[in-house]
Amino acid sequence: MNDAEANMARSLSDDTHSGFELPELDLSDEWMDDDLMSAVSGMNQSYGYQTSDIAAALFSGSSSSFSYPESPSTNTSVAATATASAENQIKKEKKKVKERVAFKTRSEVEVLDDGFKWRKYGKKMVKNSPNPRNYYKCSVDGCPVKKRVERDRDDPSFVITTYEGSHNHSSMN
DNA sequence: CGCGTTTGACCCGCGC
DNA sequence: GCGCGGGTCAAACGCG
Repeated sequence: MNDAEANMARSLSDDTHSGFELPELDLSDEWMDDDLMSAVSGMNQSYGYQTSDIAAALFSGSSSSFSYPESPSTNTSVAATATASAENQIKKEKKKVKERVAFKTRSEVEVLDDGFKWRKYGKKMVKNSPNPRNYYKCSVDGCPVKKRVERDRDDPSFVITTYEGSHNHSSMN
């Protein structure tokens, strides 16, 4: 754990936190894709993104799958990393499929504050990557939202944040 | 004193 | 039936 990162994350969150308001959650229980892998890499080169933008894009444009502008280094096979079995199954029905949104962000900090409180509940080492995978969960009561943060294998500067589920509370309240 | 973080163990599903 | 991979829980600790 680096103080620099924590400090940075803190200031970032604090900054973003001020005057930050989440749009109404328009997430539908039905998800268009099963193993949908939306990725926002617009800040790939801009680097001047705002955390709120990510959250906004996530919560309001969740239905709209963000397409990859380009995959310079890696294809970001996040979903594939989950399990080979899942791939084998290849769910075709959009039933109890959880919303899975993957964000590939260029950031030094893994835990980008999107306006919610996250509690880390686990860490796992990925074979495919020398970097550990962190598991976060929303601290809000009754919030089934989980977050998975992992660093890119090829570009450690990139962070892959995978959100799962939708918040039941409008905000942290 | 409350809570978020940490780390190892445990559990589940599936592949062999 | 056992092993592997991934995911989750839980007790302890440190910090605010």
